[in-house]
Amino acid sequence: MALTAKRYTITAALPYTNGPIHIGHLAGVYIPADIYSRYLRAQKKDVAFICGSDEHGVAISIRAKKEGVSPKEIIDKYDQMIRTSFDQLGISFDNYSRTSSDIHHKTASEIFTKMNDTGKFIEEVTEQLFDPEANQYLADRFVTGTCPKCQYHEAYGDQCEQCGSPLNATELINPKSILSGATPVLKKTKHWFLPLNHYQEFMKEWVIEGHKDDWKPNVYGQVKSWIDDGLRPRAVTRDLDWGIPVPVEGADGKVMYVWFDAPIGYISSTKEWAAKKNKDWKPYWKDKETSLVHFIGKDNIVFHCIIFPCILKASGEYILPENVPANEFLNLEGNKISTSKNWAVWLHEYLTEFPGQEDVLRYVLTSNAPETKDNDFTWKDFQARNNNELVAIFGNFINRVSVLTQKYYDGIVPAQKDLTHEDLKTLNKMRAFPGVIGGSIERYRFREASQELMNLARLGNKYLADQEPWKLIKIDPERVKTILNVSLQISATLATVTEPFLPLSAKKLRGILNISNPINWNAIETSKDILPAGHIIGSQKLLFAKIDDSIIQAQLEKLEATKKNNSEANYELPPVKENINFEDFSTMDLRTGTIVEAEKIKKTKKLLNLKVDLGFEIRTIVSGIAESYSTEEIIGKKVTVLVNLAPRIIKGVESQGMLLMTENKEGKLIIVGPEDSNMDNGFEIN
RNA sequence: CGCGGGAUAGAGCAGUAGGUAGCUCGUCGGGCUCAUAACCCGAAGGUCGUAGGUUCGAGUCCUACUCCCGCUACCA
Repeated sequence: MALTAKRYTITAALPYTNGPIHIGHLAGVYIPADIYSRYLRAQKKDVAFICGSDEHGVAISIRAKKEGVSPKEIIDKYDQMIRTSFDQLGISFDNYSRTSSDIHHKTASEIFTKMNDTGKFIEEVTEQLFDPEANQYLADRFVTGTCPKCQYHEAYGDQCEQCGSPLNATELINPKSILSGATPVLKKTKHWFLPLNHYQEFMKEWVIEGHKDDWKPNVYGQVKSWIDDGLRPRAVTRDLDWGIPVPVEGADGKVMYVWFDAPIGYISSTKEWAAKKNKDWKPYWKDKETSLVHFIGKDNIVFHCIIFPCILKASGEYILPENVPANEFLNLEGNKISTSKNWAVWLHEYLTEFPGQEDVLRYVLTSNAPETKDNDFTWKDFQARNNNELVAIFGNFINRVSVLTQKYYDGIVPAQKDLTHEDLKTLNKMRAFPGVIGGSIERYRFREASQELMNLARLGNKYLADQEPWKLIKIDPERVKTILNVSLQISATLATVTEPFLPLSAKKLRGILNISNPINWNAIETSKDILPAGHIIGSQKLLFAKIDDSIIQAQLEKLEATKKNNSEANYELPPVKENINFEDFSTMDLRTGTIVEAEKIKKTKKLLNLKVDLGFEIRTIVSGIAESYSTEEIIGKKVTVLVNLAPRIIKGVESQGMLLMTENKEGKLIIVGPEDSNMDNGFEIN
């Protein structure tokens, strides 16, 4: 596990420029990648820490159309925002590029061309929906229509959100284009495909056999599942006007699929960096002695572990990733983080609301990182970790040492003399920490590493408590010199091992100790005097500040408020439908009923299997309301039932009717039933 | 029976070749007073999701099941 590679290329997933960065992105990708890169630099390794904005793809195109602006305006706005906030948080990219840059277009085109010329693609003509009014092909997401399975009238082309069935856009009844409202027509179009099936054996050897033990279980399991399933060809081009044009003659109006060009962005960004630094970029991607590591979130596993490696392999000469330490997801206060629902802690907002406390966020997100499973971020935990760990253990230890040194020795580091057994034991423990912490980082166990960091501060606190220099100063002042010397060595060690995790605090701590550069990570283990006697330390100040209840309360309120505002802002009443005549209405047979039994249908999110008493019989009705009503609370409710709706089998259960429901602003479904709870069952409603 | 990950003290997590269940926070009790009412010590608290199996012995291996999260959604 030793760091044997000649150089390291570290990539962090390219953030998609249709929204700002939130804590989920940070905990999942950017903070671990930054810690790793900073650690490698502390080890004096040759590191290229690479990232950039991902600016193509259909989502940006949709968003631009919706807001009536050009895609460029969107990407410029978020690219700027993301850059600034990363910088303020101390994410130490060697280069942050963007996929709209010339160098990226050029690089991606070159790779595409080379693969095309050497026969690495297959070409295929398929039929796709085309909008004759907007004069363009439609991605599945651009088409709405009636779901063929549940008749929901606003199903999207890729999936019906009512019944959850995955769909093909061509299956929709009465399809309509989102862009123009026109009815799309089928039209033939040619596309290029990457035949992943040709790489089946290569993937088996490389991952299943080669990385069984050193890749994380979640990553390995996911990849194995894809490979076992059999890899299939995947389209690398699309009919779209936003992206990198396909560099082949006669391919007008076609661009590279975003997943093809995005990972190549790592290479382009490396080139951009190398050009600025007057270096050669090639060894960072082509030399076998380079270790390539991709930091990503779990949704990106397939791209970084299968597709991109196949592209690298196919285009020849490139090295493959050494590891892909993907993290799981972070939730916020028990709910999924969601950009659209505004359920997030946004980095740019945090930075303005918690100035000078950048490292607190870094620490909390590291010590609670979703390394093995999804985790939850809560403001209460944030406060607790700051107040109980950073302030009480780490900051307080530094403050104790600094105050005592100023008070007893005017800030001059005293000499050690006649080390006791306890002194030696403590110093030995201290010297082991850089190795232990480094070992955790090298195994991508950042959470564990952050705890070891705290343990080093604990060691210091315990040493002080055991030695009690404030008592000895009256009896044995000579002995106190040694005690404080040892304590100062621990402080200096902390300044070094803290740097990858809390770079700004490490700098502040170096100020307190008056050392200009971090002490060499590996030298601590063997060096006798890290902070030599006679050295004058800097002025005393607090390393971390307590966070008050009121601040946490304000954040919680803000979260609730923005969530509410957002859901209300997005709410609009649908227009009244066309008139119908009385006969149309009277074909519907609506009856009163009572729910007598309810159970959740297994393996579904929303469905309840209900037994409804209609007076004349008890019917089975499947209803998608499990997210709004629990089985206990719904039993006994009076409901209105459409009883002559044709039966339909849903998830293996025949549903004989439909409950009338409405939905409030928060998205909760509400039963529409008779007001009088004594109303008998089976009576007609008209 | 789609696939993958997870389920261990009130909360968050370790448990790395099967051998007396650990860490942090929180709680309770004590000590100390240099320190941001911080620090140090001690205690309580777990039938390791459920049910079987292999074994002298299973949190750890096998089988079945349950629940949570992803794989699909302007999400890492």
